[in-house]
This record gives sequence, structure tokens and C-alpha cells, in this order.
Amino acid sequence: MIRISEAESRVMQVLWQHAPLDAEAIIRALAEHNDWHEKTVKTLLNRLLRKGAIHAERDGRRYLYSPLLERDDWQAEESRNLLERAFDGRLAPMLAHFTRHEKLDEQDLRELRRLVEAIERQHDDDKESP
Amino acid sequence: MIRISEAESRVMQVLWQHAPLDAEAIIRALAEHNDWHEKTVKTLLNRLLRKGAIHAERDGRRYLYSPLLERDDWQAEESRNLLERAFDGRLAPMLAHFTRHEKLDEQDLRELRRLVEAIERQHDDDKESP
DNA sequence: CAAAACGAATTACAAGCGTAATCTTTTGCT
DNA sequence: AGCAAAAGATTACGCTTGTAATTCGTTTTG
Repeated sequence: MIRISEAESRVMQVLWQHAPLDAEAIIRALAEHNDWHEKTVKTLLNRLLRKGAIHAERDGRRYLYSPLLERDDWQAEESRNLLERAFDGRLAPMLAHFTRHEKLDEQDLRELRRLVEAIERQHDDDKESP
Repeated sequence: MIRISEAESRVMQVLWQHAPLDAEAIIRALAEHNDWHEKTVKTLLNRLLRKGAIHAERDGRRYLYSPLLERDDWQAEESRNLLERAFDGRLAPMLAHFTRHEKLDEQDLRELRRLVEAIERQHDDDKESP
């Protein structure tokens, strides 16, 4: 399982949004919010390459980079990690925590309801086909 | 804001459950699940001390350690961090993610329902007293 | 063609981390 | 009193990370 660092993940975010991109485009995209030197981004790209998190394909004198590690998988990995590390792997306390500490909007609410329904359905299925 | 590492957080977990404890008790508690040398745990305790995450009080020839950093605050910190890093700070996608990737049990379900109700009430309040 | 410019690859370097080993101080025991 | 055992303090060491700078190879350009 590929582990990427905080800074590396910023680079991935860019690639997850549009890919393939060449180094210059990535640097530009990152310059807006982070404040990294061009060389820094190049280093991160290299490390991501070595880790197998991205792929580089030659295009003339430059490379085009694309993600290999999938965003969804990475999110799953990171979420699971937090769950284990901080909440003993139990989701309920984590959810409770979010209720207490984050302000939720309409969309969050809709998402929560869908969650509840999904679980109910899932539990019903379990009963029907044992 | 105090930043503690993965390994350090294991030590904190022990102290959050029972404190104060002396080094030996902490080492014993950790030996069960991790597989750390006594010296390793001592190092971690020292680092936590320097970071101000715990407090040590002399008791005869040894120290009794207690947490200073609160568990709830740490959880909040870590959760927020994940939310920002991995989900652009938006809760809904994160919740959706959990639906798709984690198996939820009865207790999670109850917790979720309570959550939904709490939020609905909260939203109603907003409407009534603008 | 020689030099400059650009992109990529290699190297740098301090701080943090995981994982201890060694050193120092205190103290209980003979 | 002298020494071994125990607890804590200091030091170690290789790896990762954040943050670049330097070097190398290839084009482009005067």
C-alpha cells in the first residue's frame, strides 16, 4: 500500500482534478495556493514516481504525469487510518464527534439520511438472504 | 497546537484511559498490543513531555504521567485535518465515503439517527429564531 | 557552432520519527 | 560503605519529509 506524505498529497490533488499534466502546469496550479518553489514540486513529483503513485509519459522534451494511485482508494486509506488511530476503529464515536464539532449544512444532512437508508437496506438484505 | 506522532499517540491512548500512571505501567499496557522495547516507550514519554502533551509528577523514585493534551481536542484536530486534506473540508463527501466503504453496525445506525435528529432540530431552531 | 536556456535527475540538509543503546543518578541491599 | 539494580536522561542512527540548490543533458538561438 502506497503511503504518500502531506505535501505529496497536494500534488496528487492537482492530478486527480486534471490529468495528464506536465510539470509546469502542476507547478502553476500549486503556486496559487501553496507557495512552493518550482524545484520543490519537481522533487515531490520524483518521489511520487518512485513510490509508484503516479506515472510519467514522455511527450517531446517534457513529461506528462498522471495518477496511478486512485483518489478514492487514498481517501479510504486515510479515513480508515484516522478511524483506527483516533477512534479505536469504531465509527459511531467518530460520527458523534463530527456532530458535536462540525457545523452541518443541508447537504450534509441529506447525505446523512442517505447513509441511514443505505444501512437499513443493507440490514434488511442481511435478514432476507441469510 | 501540539502535534504528536503516530507512535506518541499510542502512548497517549493509554494515558487517556487511566492516568496518572508510572512508566512501568505504561510500558506494560503498551507491551500487550505494540511490541516496543521499554527504552522506546521512555523515549516517547520524553518527547511527549517536551511537546507539553503530558505532565510528569515525581512520586518517590519515579514519575507519574498524566495527559495535558485532551483526547477530545486531539480527535478534533486529527479529524479536521483529514477532512481538509482528503475531502476538501467538505463533510458530505466524507460521509458518503463512509457509506460506501465501511460496514456499519446497529450502534452506528443509532448514532446516525440521533445525529440526523439533532441536526434537524438545530435547523428548526434556526428558522424559528432568526 | 558555441552559448544559453530549459527540463529532468541528482544531491543537500535540517527536523521529525521509530526504535533503541548507553550513560548517569539514585537507592536498596549486603 | 560499596556496589548492583532501577529509573530517568542523553545520545544514536537510519529513514522520511519539507524545502530547495546544483548538475547534467538537450534543445534552441545568436
